[in-house]
Amino acid sequence: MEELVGLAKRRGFIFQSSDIYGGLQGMYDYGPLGVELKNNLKAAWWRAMVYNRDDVEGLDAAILTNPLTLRYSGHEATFTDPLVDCRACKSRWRADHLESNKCPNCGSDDLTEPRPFNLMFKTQVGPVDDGSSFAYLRPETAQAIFTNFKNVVDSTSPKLPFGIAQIGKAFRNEITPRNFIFRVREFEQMELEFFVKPGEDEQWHAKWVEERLNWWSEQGVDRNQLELYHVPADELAHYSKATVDVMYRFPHGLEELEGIANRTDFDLGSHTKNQAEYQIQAKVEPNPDSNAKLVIQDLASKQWQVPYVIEPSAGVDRGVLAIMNEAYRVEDLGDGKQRTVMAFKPHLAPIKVAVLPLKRNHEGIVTKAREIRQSLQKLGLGRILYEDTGNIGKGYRRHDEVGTPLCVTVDFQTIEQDDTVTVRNRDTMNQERIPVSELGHLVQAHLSAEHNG
RNA sequence: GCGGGUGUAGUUCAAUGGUAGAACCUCAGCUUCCCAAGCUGAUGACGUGGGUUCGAUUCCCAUCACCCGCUCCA
Repeated sequence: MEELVGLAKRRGFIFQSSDIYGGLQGMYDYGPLGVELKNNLKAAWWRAMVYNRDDVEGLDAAILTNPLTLRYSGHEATFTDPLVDCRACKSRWRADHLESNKCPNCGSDDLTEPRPFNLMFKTQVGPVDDGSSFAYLRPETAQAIFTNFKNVVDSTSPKLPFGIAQIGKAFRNEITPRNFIFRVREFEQMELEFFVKPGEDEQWHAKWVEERLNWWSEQGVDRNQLELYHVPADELAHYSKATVDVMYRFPHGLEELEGIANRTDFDLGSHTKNQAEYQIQAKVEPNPDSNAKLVIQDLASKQWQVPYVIEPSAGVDRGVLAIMNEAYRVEDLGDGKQRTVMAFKPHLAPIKVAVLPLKRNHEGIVTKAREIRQSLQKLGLGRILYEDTGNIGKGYRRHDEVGTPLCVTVDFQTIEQDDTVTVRNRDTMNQERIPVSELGHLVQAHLSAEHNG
């Protein structure tokens, strides 16, 4: 982990947030390469979830959330005050109200550890901070999908099963942010809420677990480093009937990368009006505040029903960490030499191609190299970089370390003889001499064909 | 939040109660330069605040951040 953190900082992937003022616990910033990697990962998810399917729509909702949303979602109840349970008399107390380690009711000192409190960030809405109007920063992106359910249904007329996908920031006041970008207080989620007919939920749940495992493999995460964890009943979140976690062997241990939950009809059932009119299975609080029916009509039976929902919910930052960890390797090249390589799948690589002039101070070579960079950039494949640091070998090593799949070198032969360049492959270290006229095709093929998740 | 540990250039190390050295990295220049080459030169650090002291990077206190354990989840 330390090597990864060092490389992330040195090469501009990830920095401590507010670094020059001593940092801010649980916050990290993505640097020039990190933002490319993260954007590429999110784009890959969006392609898989939205573009490559015809049953999912996208959404990008506000982060600040009406407290009612988080009351009916159950978050206000489970994400606030510190709670301590007395094992002796089963009473429950606010930890900050206890004056000693003893239960005020029975005097026993057999108390549980305090449970998390104030996990939700709060801020005032409007310029006057008199407490009259506040909002939460969403603790998960999911809720806005539920509160937009009717909007999306009315505007796109989907039939079950269908999904709504969203990528965005979420915020939790974690007690202990830890392990680099693994557990942080401001993080990004990629969530799909997939709505299905009641009764079909379990098979869809199993199907999504499989889909998500495959997707992570396509991003370059070794299947052997992934494990499924079926969350036991007594550990399930308040909304879940069943949850399967995709666990990844992070540097600090086997931990959750993504959770795939069967949220039943809890969420739509909690947020819908006229709850009594529907056969809601989950235990929901009465909701006199909602002004929308979050239901869909079954075409066969003409019945209006609250769909069940399967939720694959992945952590973007955790994904970045997993992918960096998977890609990281130090290779021994013999004679005591070694190189560090980030073997990203090309579609995730922050820089797609580096163009290097063999001599940085030769006008003809430099001009040609810049021209080639520009023409490759226009292919729209991602970031193409002109690189003239040090000598050619240094350039290669540097780009190995940031995972650039291809380096193109312009030399005297290019400008004086046959207009060919050397293309050097990150993984094989092989070099191939090809005409500049064929460069675009070759680059395009290498970056898309077998690799594009 | 509790308990334990750590904090000197980007990195790895060093030294010191009297205003910090090196290597690698980085940057600039030279070299017809294809896998971290060579030569010349340059930038760059005592986490922050307070106390003790003539003087603090060094001693003390606080704070911030990071690491390990409890805990937690995307």
